[in-house]
Amino acid sequence: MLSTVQVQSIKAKPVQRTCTNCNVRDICLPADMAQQNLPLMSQFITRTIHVKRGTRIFSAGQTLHSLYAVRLGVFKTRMMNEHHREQVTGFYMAGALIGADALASGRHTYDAIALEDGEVCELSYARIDAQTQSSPAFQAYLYRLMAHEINRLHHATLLLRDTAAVQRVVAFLFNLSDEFALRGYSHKSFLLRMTRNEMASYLGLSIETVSRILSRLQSMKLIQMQNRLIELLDIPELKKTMKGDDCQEN
Amino acid sequence: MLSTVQVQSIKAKPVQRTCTNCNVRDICLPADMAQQNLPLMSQFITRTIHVKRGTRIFSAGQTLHSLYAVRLGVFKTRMMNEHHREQVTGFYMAGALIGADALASGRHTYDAIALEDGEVCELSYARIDAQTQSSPAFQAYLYRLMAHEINRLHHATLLLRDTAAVQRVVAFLFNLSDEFALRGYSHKSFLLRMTRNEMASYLGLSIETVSRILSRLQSMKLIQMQNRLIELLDIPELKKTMKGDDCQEN
DNA sequence: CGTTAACTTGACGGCCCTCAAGAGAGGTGG
DNA sequence: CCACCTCTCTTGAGGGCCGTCAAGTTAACG
Repeated sequence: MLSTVQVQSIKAKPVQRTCTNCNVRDICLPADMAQQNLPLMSQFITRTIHVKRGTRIFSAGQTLHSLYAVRLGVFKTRMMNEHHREQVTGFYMAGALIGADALASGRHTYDAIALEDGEVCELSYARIDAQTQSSPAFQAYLYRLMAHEINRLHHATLLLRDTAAVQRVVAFLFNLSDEFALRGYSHKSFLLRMTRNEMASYLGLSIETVSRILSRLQSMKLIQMQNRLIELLDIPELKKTMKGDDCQEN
Repeated sequence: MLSTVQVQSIKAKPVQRTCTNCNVRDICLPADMAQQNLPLMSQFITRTIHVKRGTRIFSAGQTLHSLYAVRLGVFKTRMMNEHHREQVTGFYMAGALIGADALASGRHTYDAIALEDGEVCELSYARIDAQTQSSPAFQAYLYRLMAHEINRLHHATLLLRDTAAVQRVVAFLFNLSDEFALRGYSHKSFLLRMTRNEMASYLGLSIETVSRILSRLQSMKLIQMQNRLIELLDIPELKKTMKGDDCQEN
């Protein structure tokens, strides 16, 4: 399947790490902070945890012990609905914060699962709770990441509320494209880390619909697709599709 | 329309107010904090603002000056989609925090509008930014409210992703019911503050579908309806409806 | 090479959206 | 007080998008 499952014998070994020597710090931390407060930040990083593909960082219902900043890999969050079917509520790449919802009740409300082998930085809640006042920079960091999550969710609900299936899929591809670009990867050609099922679940569509739409986009020469490798061929036309030139909203 | 538009001559007058004598503080503030840190909290409240029905607290694109805690009334947040149609992304009652999304970029991403005459407490961003380290209680308060918003949005996306129209409407009624109960009002009988249009927009449905569903629920004796006054008649049966006994999800 | 999971493609039907028109409520002016 | 206007809401008819069901194809891996 994914070719990343290989020399994975040296895993699950916690590594003491600081933000200073972290290669994703420019994404993870706001620019002004990355330069000034790296040592300060690092005291909140309990450790770096290796997470194997398919395993959980935390589960719904667990009491909050830590927040997690993604260092490497892609993660999904999910909830189960009444029919015990998985509902994917988000995908998270390097620099994202996972688990902040639990700051309300003290319990996590969803599962966080690695889509591929990855690493997360553990931000101890005890330290956050006890020491934030000594580090305004860290507060700002947390506020910013939480606000970012609120933004993402607002836009997600907007997408789910009033756009046709094609528009959702294309918007999703552009979202991924932006995320990759932000991290220095190509924005025109990238590898999907999630299954069609997870993608469909996130978009509120059936897997067949997603598959059909991707096929159609390919036959229209708007994208090129080989399994999970996606290439955006005609970005202007794709953007027109996303805007919904045929005006079929609610 | 709403009979609340009347003796509205003494409005828009900022009132110096403290949390200590606020009658919604038990909803607004976490319990442990309400007892200990009221004086501390109050220093962040710049003023209380009266907001007239239909007017905005802030608009999308505006730079962030303050966050707002709802003191009285009901507010909606909305964004405009590509076709310049309103998309309602949330309803907020007393104790809710509005505007936290702007902590990410420094700009508001949606409009916040009063559905009826109300009051909000202005939390100056300048003071938040400069002084939070001196007040861990206030930090906890903000984290909690933001986390609460994240939770709400997660559940909103879940609802939009995989539930039929009836289930969305009923879930919405129960949400309102819970909110009213939390504030000491009847959970079985309450007045909708939003138009059918706003409700439909929030639920990702057309206004006709919402209207039809409410009519059907009434003809099934599950609810009683007179204009915007809703009474939940058969709560157990409604809950069964919401759970989706006919198994029609994505 | 066999098994399993992931993905694609087709046929069909139902939910819900669109279009359209009418009913009800609230406000205003004569 | 009633006519009139406007906004909101309801109800009906028809059609299209997308979900379900089903079967076949491809990829991954031992």
